[in-house]
Amino acid sequence: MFILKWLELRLIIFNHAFEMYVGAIALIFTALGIWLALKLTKPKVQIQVVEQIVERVYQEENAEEFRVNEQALQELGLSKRELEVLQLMATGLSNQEIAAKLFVSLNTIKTHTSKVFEKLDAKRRTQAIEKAKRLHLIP
Amino acid sequence: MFILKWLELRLIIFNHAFEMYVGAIALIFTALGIWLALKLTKPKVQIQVVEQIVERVYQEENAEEFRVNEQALQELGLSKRELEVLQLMATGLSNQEIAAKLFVSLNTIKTHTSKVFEKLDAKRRTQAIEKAKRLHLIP
DNA sequence: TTTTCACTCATACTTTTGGGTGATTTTATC
DNA sequence: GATAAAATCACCCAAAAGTATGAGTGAAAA
Repeated sequence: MFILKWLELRLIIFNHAFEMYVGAIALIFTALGIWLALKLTKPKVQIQVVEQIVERVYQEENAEEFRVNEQALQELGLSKRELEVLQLMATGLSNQEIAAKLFVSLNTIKTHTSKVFEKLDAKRRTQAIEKAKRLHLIP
Repeated sequence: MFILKWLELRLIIFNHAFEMYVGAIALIFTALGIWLALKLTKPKVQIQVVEQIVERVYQEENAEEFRVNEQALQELGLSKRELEVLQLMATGLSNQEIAAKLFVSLNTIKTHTSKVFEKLDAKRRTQAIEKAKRLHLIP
């Protein structure tokens, strides 16, 4: 049966030799057309701007020098001493440790912190630190 | 002469009818191939990357999405909940407020904070926050 | 000269934070 | 199903933080 079918196919090809020829031509030239199109078209150049953030390693953050926001400082009316206490507070020191560092009494530091909280509208030191960082009063 | 030439051309066409036919087929299918190729292939795009260094102003710092330092997190053995408490702590919330926010008791938050301090080797919340920022555990 | 203000300090009191300990329940993992 | 880690909660105690109030001093501004 397979052979018979094969012979039948051969017969069809033979009887339709012209159509087969034209078909082959059509196929070949379609392929040629496709090839031509792919080869000869210019690639469309598309400029794509890629914002590339400069690689920043953790440690480099500190390399970037810090400038206090003088304006915010003025507006809040924070004194030099108060800012100093605020900065030390942000480093994680206790009131006692700050007092020792600045050679003043614990009560003095408490007064300063109280004023800082008042001016920054904060209830706690952690909140004060957070707000101060936002306002770029401390690094 | 023009008419004679024209008659001559007609004769050529007539005598070579088969070749003309095949040529026409070839032309048509070449065009088809070209059309197919152009229509069905993605436009070739040549991407030209233009590096643009992004200037960073104060406010933009927050725009830069923050990635936690997973490695440090692992090394310290901070749990998910502990990190969560740490983050809220850094926003300036009190233990009571954190407890309310997470729908747990104050005592639970205290245990979490204690563990955080232990793992971060901190004595106070302010110190813990400072260290966590350094290690890029919190923004 | 007076006034203002930053800085200092103190006392008394309340609230929050943090340490220590122990226990139960969930959740994930083998 | 056993085990371990995480999460939950409680109680007690001490330390630190924060509030309120008052007051003294010195320097600069009005």
